[in-house]
Order: sequence, then structure tokens, then C-alpha cells
Amino acid sequence: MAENRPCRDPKEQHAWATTASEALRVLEGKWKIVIIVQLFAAEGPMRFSELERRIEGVTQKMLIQQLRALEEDGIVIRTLYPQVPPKVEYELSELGKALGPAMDALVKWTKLRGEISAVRTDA
Amino acid sequence: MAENRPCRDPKEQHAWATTASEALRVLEGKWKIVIIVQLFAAEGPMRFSELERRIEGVTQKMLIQQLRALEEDGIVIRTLYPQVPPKVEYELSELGKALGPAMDALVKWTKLRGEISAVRTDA
DNA sequence: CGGTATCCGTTGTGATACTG
DNA sequence: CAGTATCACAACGGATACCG
Repeated sequence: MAENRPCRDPKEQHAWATTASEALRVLEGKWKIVIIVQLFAAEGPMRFSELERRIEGVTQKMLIQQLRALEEDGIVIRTLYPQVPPKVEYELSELGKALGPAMDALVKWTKLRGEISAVRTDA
Repeated sequence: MAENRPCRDPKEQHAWATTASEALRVLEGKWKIVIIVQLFAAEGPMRFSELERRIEGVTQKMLIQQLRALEEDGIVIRTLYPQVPPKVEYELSELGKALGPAMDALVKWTKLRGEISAVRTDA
């Protein structure tokens, strides 16, 4: 399980570094992952207030802020219904849904973290 | 390609969110991904000065800082050789090497980003 | 309901100078 | 060579108040 390096060419590797780095920046922020997960679970549009209710501990400001960023990056889609009591719904775009495998790999890694913690090669 | 949601149970999903969120925190920081990539490419120990040279734009302070954090999280291993001209080498631990698949999935996703950008479901 | 605006403390990042 | 120390600044995150 030690042969998982993504690529070996120095040139390719630099481009890879930049790409992955940018990818991570899109997911940075304390609540983005949680938001994406909630949207994954919803399997459809979700209202702002519902997100706010289901994400324990988040403030309106942060929720809005991260939601906007996610929208900017094309991961979520925001739909505004011009009604008397304003209604806004958020949902994952195709790009957002495509994050599934990556998230999954990350989760598998964190599980591995726990297993390895006691076996680390401590130089 | 829209059926990649990691799980569906609300309870499971919350745990998943927490796990993934913590995973991302370990990789947060402007230079960590780049460092990990350089280490992947090296396929072995790498000196501090070599990392500094290969990672364009990083300052000593940031390199040290992120390297320390990565070490704390058990992703890299630091080896100090008590010589007259100090020599320190860094290398990926098993846990660090295990990041390969996750990094790869993230890279694939960023590539998909470019492809989808023009096809987004614009509600 | 679904935001926006403002203030504030904390953390991350960077430039520069210095050291064992 | 491989750090450490210090200063400065921007971004992040949170609380509160106000608005369409």
C-alpha cells in the first residue's frame, strides 16, 4: 500500500501539486464539507433554514459565506423563489456530486489513520 | 455519475461529515499538499534545503511550520543527523503514502471541474 | 425568511533578521 | 544548513444588530 504515488515525472508532478492544492482550497473552510455532506444526504434541494438547523453550531454569517463560496466554485446551485416569505434552496451541482469518490477516499484514509497511529515507523 | 454519495443514513452521515472534516484539516495550509507531492515524487528522504529549493515561493518559516504540523499528524517523518553542518531529512510515513488514492481522486475531480464548467446545470 | 453590515478576537501567512 | 524570533497584515470565524 505504499505504491500509491499519483505520478512520477517532475514536470507533471508540479502541475499535479498546483491542481490538488487548488482543489483543496475549494473545500477549505470549517463548514464546507459539512454543507456538502448535508446536501448529499438530502438528495435534493434544501432550504437555508433547514441547513442552518441541521448544521449544529454554524452561524448565519458563516453558513452564507461558505454557501456563497461553494456557489462561486460551482459546487452548489442556489435557487431563489421571489415569494412574499423569501425562499431559497440549495442543491449540489453535477460537479458537487462528483466529489463523492474524493470524499470517500479521504474518509477511508482517516480510518486508516486510526489503524496506523500505533504502528508508525517512528524513526 | 451522480450516484456517488458516500452514505445515506442521517446518523452515519453526521459521523462521516465529522471524519471528512477532520481529514481535511490535516491537509489544510497553503503548502502541505505541495510538500506531500514533493515527497511522493522523491520516493525517499529529502533534505530541508532541497524541499525549499523545489517549492517555489515558500518561505523558510512556512516550510518549517507546515512540515512540523505534518510531522505532528504523523504524515511525514523527520530525521535529524547530528553533524557539524546540520542535516535533516523528511520522508512520507506509511500514513502519508496512504494519501495517494485520496489525492488522486481529488485531482481527477479538479480535472472534471474543467470539463463541467461549461455544462453546469445553471438553475 | 434569508439575508447584510459591523465589530472583534484568533489564526494563518509572509518578510526580514538573527542563531546553533 | 536548518532553523528561531519578531513584526505586520490579511483572512477566518463568531456575536450582534439591522434590512427587504
